[in-house]
Amino acid sequence: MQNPKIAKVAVPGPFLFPLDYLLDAEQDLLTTDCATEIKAVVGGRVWVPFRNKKVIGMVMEISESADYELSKIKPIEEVIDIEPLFDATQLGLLNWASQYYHEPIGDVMLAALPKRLRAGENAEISGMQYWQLSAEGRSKTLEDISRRALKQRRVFAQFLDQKLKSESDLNAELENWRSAVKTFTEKGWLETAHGPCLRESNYAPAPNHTLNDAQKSAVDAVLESQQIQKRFQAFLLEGITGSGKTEVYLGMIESMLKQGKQVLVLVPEIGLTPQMVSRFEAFLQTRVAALHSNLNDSERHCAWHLIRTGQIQVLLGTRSAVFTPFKNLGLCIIDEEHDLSYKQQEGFRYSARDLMVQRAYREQIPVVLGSATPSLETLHNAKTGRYTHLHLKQRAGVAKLPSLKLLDIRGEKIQEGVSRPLKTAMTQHLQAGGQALLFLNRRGFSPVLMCHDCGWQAACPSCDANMTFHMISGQNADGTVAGYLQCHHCDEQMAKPHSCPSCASEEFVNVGQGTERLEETIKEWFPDKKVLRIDRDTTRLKGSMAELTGIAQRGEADILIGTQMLAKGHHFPNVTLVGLLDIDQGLFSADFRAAERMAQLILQVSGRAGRAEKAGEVLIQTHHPDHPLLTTLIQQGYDAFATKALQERQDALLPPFKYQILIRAEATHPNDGMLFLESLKAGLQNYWQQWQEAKMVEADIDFWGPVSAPMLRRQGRYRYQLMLQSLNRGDLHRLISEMQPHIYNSPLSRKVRWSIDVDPQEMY
DNA sequence: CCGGCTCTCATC
DNA sequence: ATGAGAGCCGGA
Repeated sequence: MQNPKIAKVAVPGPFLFPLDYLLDAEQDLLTTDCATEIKAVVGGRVWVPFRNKKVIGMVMEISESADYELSKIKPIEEVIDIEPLFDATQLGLLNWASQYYHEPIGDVMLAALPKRLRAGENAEISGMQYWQLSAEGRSKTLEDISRRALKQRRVFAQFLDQKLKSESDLNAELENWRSAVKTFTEKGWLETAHGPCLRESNYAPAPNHTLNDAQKSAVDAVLESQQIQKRFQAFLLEGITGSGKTEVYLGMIESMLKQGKQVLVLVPEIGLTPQMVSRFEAFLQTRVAALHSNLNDSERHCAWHLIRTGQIQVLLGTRSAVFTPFKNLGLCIIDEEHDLSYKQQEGFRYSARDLMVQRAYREQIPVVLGSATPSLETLHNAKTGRYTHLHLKQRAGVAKLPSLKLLDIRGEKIQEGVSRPLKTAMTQHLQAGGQALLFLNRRGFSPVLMCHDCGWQAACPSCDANMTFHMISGQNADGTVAGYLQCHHCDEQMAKPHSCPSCASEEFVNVGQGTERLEETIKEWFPDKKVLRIDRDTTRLKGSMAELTGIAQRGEADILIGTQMLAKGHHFPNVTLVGLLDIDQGLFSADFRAAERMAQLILQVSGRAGRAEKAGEVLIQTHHPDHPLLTTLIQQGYDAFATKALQERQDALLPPFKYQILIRAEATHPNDGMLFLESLKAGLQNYWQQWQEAKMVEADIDFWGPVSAPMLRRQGRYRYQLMLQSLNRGDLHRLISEMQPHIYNSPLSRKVRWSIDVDPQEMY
């Protein structure tokens, strides 16, 4: 008998390599008369027996030789895909990701598939569920609905165009539409219908656009590389806010479409994808597929399928879209490449940005990384010539750049976080008819609730952190603020204690400012102005973010107060003053990336101002007006700041000049994580020692720690970390690869939750 | 003396 | 991961 064929199948579980399964040659012989023998294909899914149950797996390879005892190898149970879902290049990327991030191959495979395909559903999808007007519904008008049923009227109005509506269509236009849709369905005005994935769609009219010279030469640079050389090249497109990066993307995409190629565009997770899709569709006059968190499973499946089969040419998606298989991919674009949401922070901790560059390299196509404030890693790649650096230095159209100024608040009597000069500036700008935006990256009323008599502070029972005091609006029982306590690290909530648990005093003070308190203060100061607070608490409901930013953009609010979420993406053309209240944490943090983040945030928030013809003013309150990084940023701009910050990184031998891998461990027992990491460190060092002796080389790997995480206890778990750092990425990976199987076998590893974080971005 | 419960271990 | 099997205490 000839050698049986072995399928190498990636299955979920702690396996760094695929497992062996028989391709079932026997059955092949028995059923030769059956012309349509179903064979597993490389890149397709199969059901395989695993222990005593059936699990899903991905065939990574078909081989003549087994890596496992032949008698123990079981046959594949059922073939799901007759055609591959992933081609060799894409499988290569998944394999690379598994090895680079030290993540089990089966888990990488699962992360690369939409949920429904993970569950074994057919890759082909004929369509999805929609709602539409029934015959009866078509005879109705808005007048047939009670004047008082506002929500019902608004929902019904959406259907008057007679078109099919999917869940995300309705999500994009309405909030809390489900109950109204249910009512209409029960009444028989609406009916559910099964419609195709690809619907005809009418786009907004194409904008009458012309690219300016800078934009045009950026487009040309990328297109030339693609047309002439047809190979991989990475570009950093650095363009200040308002310089028209999106037009540059669209210019490139337009040309790719003419060549019949597809384009993958990654965007951060900020809920702006639907708006961006409409903008892309209007410009390109073609359908654009989207993959983001607001879609349900069948909508995702549809988008995935349309891209894979080449029915749609452009995909706009968040992090996980980087894995989508394309029929004919020609260009990759990453917008806001410095954004942290590209790094998955749990489980399979990949960077979609880095994977995208790797993907483009493997596909031999260009990749464009766009940002107004590029990450130091990317800038370093540009400075060393690995990436081609393209600049957009001017705001497109008539928009002017805002002026940035530092406000020295040392010794300044600060009323509720806002200095006198800032208050004066607010008054002036409001009088001149502009809007003011105050940025404070701390939600809630106050970050600390303290006993006035003994100094006791309300702490979270499960974390090493204070509970944030949140106000209950409108209630003011006895002059004190009514509210509750909430931990921002584990979301645990509790009532404000009636009296101090330590000294029984009933008097508490709120220490520090959050956005709620700031809102109170500002309302008192400017009683005739409309104040709008935009943070996670005021935008909890679906659609409310769009509603609030709409109010702000239409000029129906005078003063905007916001956290981080206000800093990204939204344009407020009438905002002429931006005040940043508290950015000093960024200057002296234990995290070496804090200054970089602070600079990116300052410029992002500044970018909200003066986008129309009005020039904006940006005032930054600080206790450290002489801090070299801060003054460089303000006086000379981001590039000068970045050069300086990169120099500091080089002097301190930190990324991007050294490579890091962080091993985390956490457990409910206070010391288990520490013990685990200590024994792991001993093993790693021992192995490293032997390796150096055997190879007669001196290689450098630094071991930092193990130390407790910046916040030792979080959600009741004690957390520790061990940092490995090296000038040589290969050495670092080799060391981890060799040790990883031992970690799985270590008895301590079962008591702790551990993870390997390659190129860690955040310490927390 | 048996069931239950932690600990251990392999999974192709 | 995760569920099955091995090794150790209470019920009457």
